[in-house]
Amino acid sequence: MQQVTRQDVARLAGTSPAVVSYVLNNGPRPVAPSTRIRVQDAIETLGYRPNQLARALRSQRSNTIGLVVPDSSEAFFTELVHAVEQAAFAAGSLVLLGNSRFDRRQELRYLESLASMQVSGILLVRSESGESETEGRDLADLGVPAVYLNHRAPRDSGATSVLLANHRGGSTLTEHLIAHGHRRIGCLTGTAPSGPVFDRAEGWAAAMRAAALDPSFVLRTGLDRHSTREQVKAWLQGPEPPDAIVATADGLALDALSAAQEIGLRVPGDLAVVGFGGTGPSAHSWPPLTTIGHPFADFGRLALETLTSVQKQAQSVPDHVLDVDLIVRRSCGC
Amino acid sequence: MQQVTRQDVARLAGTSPAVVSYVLNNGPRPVAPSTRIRVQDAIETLGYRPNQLARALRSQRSNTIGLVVPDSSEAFFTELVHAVEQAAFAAGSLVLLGNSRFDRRQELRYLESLASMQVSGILLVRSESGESETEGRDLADLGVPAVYLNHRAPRDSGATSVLLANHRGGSTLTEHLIAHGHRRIGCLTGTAPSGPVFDRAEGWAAAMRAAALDPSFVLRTGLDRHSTREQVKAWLQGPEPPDAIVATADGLALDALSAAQEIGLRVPGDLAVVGFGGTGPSAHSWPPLTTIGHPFADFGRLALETLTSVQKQAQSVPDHVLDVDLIVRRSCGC
DNA sequence: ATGAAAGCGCTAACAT
DNA sequence: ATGTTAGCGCTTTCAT
Repeated sequence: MQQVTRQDVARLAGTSPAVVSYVLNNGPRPVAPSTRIRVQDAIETLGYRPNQLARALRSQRSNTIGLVVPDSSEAFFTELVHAVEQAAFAAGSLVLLGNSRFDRRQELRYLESLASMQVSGILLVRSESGESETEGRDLADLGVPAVYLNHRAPRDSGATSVLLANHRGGSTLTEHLIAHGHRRIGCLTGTAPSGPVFDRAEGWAAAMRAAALDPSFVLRTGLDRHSTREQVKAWLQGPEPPDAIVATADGLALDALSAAQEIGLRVPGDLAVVGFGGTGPSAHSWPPLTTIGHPFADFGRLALETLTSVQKQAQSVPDHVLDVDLIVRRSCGC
Repeated sequence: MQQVTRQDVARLAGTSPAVVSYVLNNGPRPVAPSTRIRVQDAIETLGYRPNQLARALRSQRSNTIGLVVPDSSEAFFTELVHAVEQAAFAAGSLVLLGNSRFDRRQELRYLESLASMQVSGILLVRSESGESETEGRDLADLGVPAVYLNHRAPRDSGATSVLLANHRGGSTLTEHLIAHGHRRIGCLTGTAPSGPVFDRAEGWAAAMRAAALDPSFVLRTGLDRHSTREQVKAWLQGPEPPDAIVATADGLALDALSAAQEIGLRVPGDLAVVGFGGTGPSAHSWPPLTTIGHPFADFGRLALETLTSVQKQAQSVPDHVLDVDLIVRRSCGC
């Protein structure tokens, strides 16, 4: 099954290969209407489809961007990926997705693969673990414009990032619970020493301090869901149980919710629980989760715009921080 | 920021560009050990990364396969995508993912994009809706080896598919509930007139008939989660409520679960609920869901192997059906 | 064992 | 308005 080339089209249309290009690209030079029609007919009858590899090789632009995330099956990343895809599609670009599986080596492998596929830019959501090691240099080495997503760019890298207002979100949630009359507001979080989840916890702590409440009332859990639930149960049945929980991610909140229900606690009656993320599952729990929603569509658009600026300008592009908003549902007691 | 080319490496290593290729590809011709080392050093110091576009253009193989699914954020597809990625990665291939969003036009657009990017093969999970329209021809037209996943290939297409034993799974679930003593076993399903979900419902019906139970005790719901729950509630509170529900997908089962709980029913005490899929969320509901698990890893591997056979052999490759297994948890009453 | 050279299918500058 | 031609960076067949 031979590939149909531009030559074949030209032959059938009785013209030169160049003209076929001009028709396909609407330029860079004009084509007589009659010729254009002959060419279009030839394309149609032959079922000609331009070889994008050749096109990209020649023109040095692939109209393809790379997106690397830790795990696109986690709700947050799922939505993020979708948003980027939509924005890219609208801009006529294709997205190549890579899952780093929270593994630095895998991440690097993908970055190199993408770079060698000549993507025109890379969007990277770094995994949160292994923060301060072989930082920054990686993206710069690639020789491809890149933007960090959901994570501050490494200090010395000069790279740009697009972020969400995590700190502000953490405070907002906490203030909402305080307004509900809660005082023993615990923070349920992972163990990351920095990054978005850390910022959320910081936001909680800031709001606690501002209300003269205890900013060290924290439960740090592992990554495994089963042990998380056991830890939460122990906390709730311990000597000083919280009367409200701010979880730094929806998944964590959902785990806390079911853990509480397993030991007979009513939510929000006995315990208020709020999450962070606003992705699908949070709306379908019982009770539905009060949480912080992310403007994913804006995020995707902004990520692409920022990448475009980075591509054009040699000098550094400023970071962007997108605002987040409180989604009030039932689990807070509203 | 100039791209480092094979020329540059050759110059630095004091050899010809061809030799650089021989080193990179371990062939097709031998290279003297000393030369090889000089070349590798040059590659290292220059940070040379072969241009995959040029390589693919020249060698007519891209080592890249396309995967099109309706929505990679749905748990089932998420796992499927992951499995394919793993299998592809193991085989040294890259996966280009496209989400058709259950839209036939979008699906076609992706298929054409992928074909024109010269992928070496395409794996397609068709959306279930709009079954019998412009069938089959699409994949054949592309001139790219392709395999249908999770869906029988259109009758006249001669294309190969890799499937799961959906019918068998539906029966297995139903037989399990019958063994629990249930008789009023309802089937909760979508509206698809064929495809995997339809096969599951058929499996349920077959098991019902085999036990001389009513094989028309079905609730068909829309796609929207809210209305699904309302319909389920109405069913459970109606004149002839089921005492067990076989849902044709985990998501549906989860909705039924929370709908039942909202109206005060205890699961599995008052009502047994079983799902189909065995993806993450089904394990983390309360009670955890008894369901049909899919051998995703095998599925991914088999999909890739099948694609490879299709690539080599001109004649038709037979379909594959993978077995599924019952995952017994709590929601059935076990 | 290695160098030179011919393309892969395309774009875009050079021609007319 | 259109034809001719020189590459993009690579693989691979000719040469030697």
